Amino acid sequence: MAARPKILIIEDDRRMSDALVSGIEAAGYDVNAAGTAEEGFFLLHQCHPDLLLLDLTLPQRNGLDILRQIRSEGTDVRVLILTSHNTVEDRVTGLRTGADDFLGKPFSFAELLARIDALLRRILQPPASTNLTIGDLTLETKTRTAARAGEPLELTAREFDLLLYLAENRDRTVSREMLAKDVWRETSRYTPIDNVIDVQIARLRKKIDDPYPIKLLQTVRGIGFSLREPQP
Amino acid sequence: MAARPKILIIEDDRRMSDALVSGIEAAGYDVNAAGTAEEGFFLLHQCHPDLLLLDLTLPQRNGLDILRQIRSEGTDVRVLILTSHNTVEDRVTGLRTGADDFLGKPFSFAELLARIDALLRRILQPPASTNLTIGDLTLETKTRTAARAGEPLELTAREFDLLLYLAENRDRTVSREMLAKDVWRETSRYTPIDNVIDVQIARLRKKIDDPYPIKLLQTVRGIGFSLREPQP
DNA sequence: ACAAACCTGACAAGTTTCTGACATTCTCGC
DNA sequence: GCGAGAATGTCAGAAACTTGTCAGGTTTGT
Repeated sequence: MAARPKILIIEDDRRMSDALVSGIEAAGYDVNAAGTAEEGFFLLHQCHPDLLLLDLTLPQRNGLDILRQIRSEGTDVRVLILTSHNTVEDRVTGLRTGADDFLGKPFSFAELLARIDALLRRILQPPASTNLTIGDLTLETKTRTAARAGEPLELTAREFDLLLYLAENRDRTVSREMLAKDVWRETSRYTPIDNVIDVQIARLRKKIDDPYPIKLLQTVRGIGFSLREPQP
Repeated sequence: MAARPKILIIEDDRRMSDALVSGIEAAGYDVNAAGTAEEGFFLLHQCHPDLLLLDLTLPQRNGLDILRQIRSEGTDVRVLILTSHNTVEDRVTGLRTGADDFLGKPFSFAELLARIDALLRRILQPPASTNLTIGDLTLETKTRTAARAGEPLELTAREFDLLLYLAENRDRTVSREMLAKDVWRETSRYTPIDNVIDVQIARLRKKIDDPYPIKLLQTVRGIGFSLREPQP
């Protein structure tokens, strides 16, 4: 699916259809148009488009019927409904019938394109692994693993949570209050005596910074801590 | 992802947040809520929700910034923006920044639910995967058989279900709660005393890992278990 | 130099996980 | 339905590990 995504338009108004085709083609898609439900089904099965732009107000057949049939066939093409019937009930019905999005006429062409792009984004780009990077330190939140310079780090649950929070706020300074509230989940905690946070920071440091020359976890005296790449 | 889809809400207005949580929970989703951007990020990476409901008008940080950071990290969670700024420009900007859908306040709750369902529809559907492979371990869902290094494994029904679930979530860490809910199908279960899961994991391990030098089923202390190829 | 802020090693308490033994439930063929 | 054998669940104790606490020591800014 690395090629240009294909879009099929089912719309009976010729003038509207032509405008859509040329506008969407200009945006870099491969566009086909059908003026009737029958032609639409034919093209749907012939071209296997990634997205279907469906006008609900076709003369012969109700657009929702078409949608129902598409879904009952198990075709999982994305469907964006275009229609002048645009009440909350219309939208809910359309979405419940199996549409992925719904745009009422008249619409802004920019918004239509934005919605098309949003629907096709996941097809265009392969899902990247979600991770955070600070210098040569990498976090994989999905597997809850961390590595520095390629070396996997053995972190406990608390240590990973702490590092994650710092990484999300990289280059910012996070206070003890923030850590107490968001990582330790304690509101009543954080009496000045309580230095759990410092101890845990020290333990984290021992694992992620001590064995390496460049220190990423810095303390901001009087404020808190900050995870950042030091500037030379 | 046979489990209930998880939804995270980032919304600072407590009243609105509570209403959303209970309403969406009633619709059968697993809901979490955050009141600040920091908390939101933390939960996002900790729980890996399938959908994020994002209020753009947070006090400290602009919601679009959050969205940008999420996307630049490569996190591919679906995002539905909720906001009272609802012009065409707002919608286009939101969608272009990486949102999947956009709903202006005030909204109809029925429409919100319909849009949530539409966004998550593809996740709910069975993955339809027939064979899974992790290292030299192979599973065939059709025949419910498993083999390691070509050697067929004699697994009981429970053991196969457990292994299948772990395989479907390969490289991810699955918690005991997830296993209790999705493999054992018990909601009331999982009292800390109850260690059926541990015992069953031990039995599975005895069959799939003990006879082989490379261990695939790893325990992530404090979190759960993970089926993955270990890195050298 | 002083006080406040911060770091660190040691320890204890608490928690989590593993394991073997046993109890119960289920699944067959008969 | 009955009983053997397998599958699954329960339990208790041990082992391993994590986390919080505390008592000093060190650093830092004024």
